[in-house]
Amino acid sequence: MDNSADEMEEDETEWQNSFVDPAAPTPAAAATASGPSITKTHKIILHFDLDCFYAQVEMIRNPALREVPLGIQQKYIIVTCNYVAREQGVTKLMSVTDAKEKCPELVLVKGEDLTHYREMSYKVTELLTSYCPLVERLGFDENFVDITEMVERRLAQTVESHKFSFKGHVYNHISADVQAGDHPRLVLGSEIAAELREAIHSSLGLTGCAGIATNKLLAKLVSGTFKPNQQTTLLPENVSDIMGSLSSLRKVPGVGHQTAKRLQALGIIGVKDLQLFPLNDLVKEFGGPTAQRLKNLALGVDDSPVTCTGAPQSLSDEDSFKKMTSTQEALEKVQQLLSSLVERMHKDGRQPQTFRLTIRRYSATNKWFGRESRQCPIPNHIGLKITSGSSEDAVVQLLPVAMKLFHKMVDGSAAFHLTLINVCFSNLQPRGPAVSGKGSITSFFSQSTSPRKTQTCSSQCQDDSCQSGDSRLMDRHVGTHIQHKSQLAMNSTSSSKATLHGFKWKQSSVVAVEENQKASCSTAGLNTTETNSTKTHLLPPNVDPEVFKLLPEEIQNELLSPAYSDSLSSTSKSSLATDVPHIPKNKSSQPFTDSQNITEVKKAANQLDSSDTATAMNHQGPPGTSAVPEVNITERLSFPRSSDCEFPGNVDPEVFSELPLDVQRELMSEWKQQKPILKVPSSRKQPRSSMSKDRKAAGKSSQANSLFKYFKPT
DNA sequence: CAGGGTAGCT
DNA sequence: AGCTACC
Repeated sequence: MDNSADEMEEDETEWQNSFVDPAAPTPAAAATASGPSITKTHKIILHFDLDCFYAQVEMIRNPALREVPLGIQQKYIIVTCNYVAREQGVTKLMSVTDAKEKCPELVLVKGEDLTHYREMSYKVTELLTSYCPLVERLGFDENFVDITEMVERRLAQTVESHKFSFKGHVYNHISADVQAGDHPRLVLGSEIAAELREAIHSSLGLTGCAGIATNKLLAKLVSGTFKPNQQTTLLPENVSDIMGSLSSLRKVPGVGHQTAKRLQALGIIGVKDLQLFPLNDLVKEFGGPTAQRLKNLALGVDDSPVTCTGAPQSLSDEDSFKKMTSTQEALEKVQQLLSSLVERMHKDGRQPQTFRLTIRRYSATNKWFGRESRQCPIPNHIGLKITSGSSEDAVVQLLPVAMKLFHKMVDGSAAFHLTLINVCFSNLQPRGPAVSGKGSITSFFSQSTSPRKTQTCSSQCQDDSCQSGDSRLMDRHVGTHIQHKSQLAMNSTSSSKATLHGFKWKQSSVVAVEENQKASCSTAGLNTTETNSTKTHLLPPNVDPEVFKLLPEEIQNELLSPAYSDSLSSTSKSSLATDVPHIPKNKSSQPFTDSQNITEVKKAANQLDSSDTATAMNHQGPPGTSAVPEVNITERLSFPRSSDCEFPGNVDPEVFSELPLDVQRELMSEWKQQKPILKVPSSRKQPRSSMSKDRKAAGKSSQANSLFKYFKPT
């Protein structure tokens, strides 16, 4: 076993000749390579592709479905179907009507709720990860695994007399004609692939295909060559065969619609065209890196590493529909999407820092494509509601935030027609023990916490400990996997919902609630959220709103930026100190610095019609059409009347007013509870009663009043 | 493209 | 924030 290095050298020449790998070799098996100048990079990559994944999951849930033609339906299309249905001509992404026509017996199961698929998907990835740490997900049903190290270890243990033979198919070779001895690593790769497929089948009941090759591109391409439940190895000598077999450029992973079109414009139609196309000309159209990459892909060359996917970087929920034309419908849809998303987020355990709302508008031309989104930071107090499991509270507080974003894109006073709404949490921060020894599990997610770039997990483990301990033991044979299987079995039966797609990096169980964040939450909460132009009432006191409106947006944004208002507020504060003695010295008052008369809010909420509230009611009109000039808003925002009825600064009154009444009520009580941390001066000179009537006086608000404009509405 | 997700680059 | 890509 000591001579493994020698064997590798020989092997190296073989694969190295097979294609040009222009990129600098990765450190790969450098540790075991003995050649002085040649760094060995003979990677062995597996690609797993589960058979008709959604259909399999449904057939596991209801075994009776195994014997009937089954289609998984999302809206009006069959996203996938089992092989019984395929025999009758049903295909993926076929419309329901076409499918029923082909196969009247087709049994349909709704597949819009991805929960079960997602859970099963993560179990597969988790299982693979337990054997080999370098696993990259591609969608819900595919995984890449870099097994280079595992292969090298097995090779080192392989006895001289070992008889090499491939498991499964070998691309373009008939069965047993291959001199397997020439490709020991790929043989071992095929054995490992077979074991992993068997593990997936025995512990999860899923079948799938695998491709074994020397890079991701090739592994993926070859995995599909024998379709259900089989595996195929691609030898380096057959790379050009498989690339040449592709019917169009679009079949090359990495070449999408747009790229294909641009290539076509250059007269590049097939893979061979691209292989032969002068790189220089390609560079002119695509730029250096992309041009080289495209050419490489056409040649079957792909040096991209298998990157550990880890836990998802965002969670989203969406729904599409034929038409949505009122903000009422939108609000209800957003609420329902939020409910499930918040639940999922809670189970994940991490705390989202960013919320995004995206829409798709209908238009006769260009009906598809064209999504618009707006995002904003999530105030910490809401984030904590999510992680702590106060889901309803979280939804209630997120709803106005979402609607605010909605109205940044959709003018509620004009006609609109939406066909999709999506809600998304991102910038997911691990919560956990404040101090994490870098020792174990916690270090796993501490990496993702900081910068954000999942480590590339360069193929050869930099951290040998992670591999050696576990992998070596479970490396050898299926028998050693039994332990894992039972673990997984227990896992799947006992954990049901709580564990969900729990990786070790999931870390959700560790709940170290950091109460001290309250202080910092306030600072984080505010200023960040605003970039819109219509908020002249947010302006620093020394800026004329009329002038402001005329400024370029960049400048406007700068004026509104935290940095600017910070510096400004400190000066203002000192100058205002006498005027408004109760203003706190820090800006921590933010989330709740804005204030509003509670009776006004209540009245607006209830759409009362008393003359007293008539003016306030104007704000409920369609945004932008309000007959009430912004002074009114400013005015209201500038005069907190009563200490027990603060209106949080990040809430847009107009949005608030369109929320369901019960949500308004809930929000109000929330805010009251939060009130203790509000640092807004509670005692104004003016008794609140005068406020509602005397708008003009308020409108002429002094500098002191203007200060409140920092505590931005909307 | 459909559909309900994802991720990375710009 | 949008585009492109992947499933």
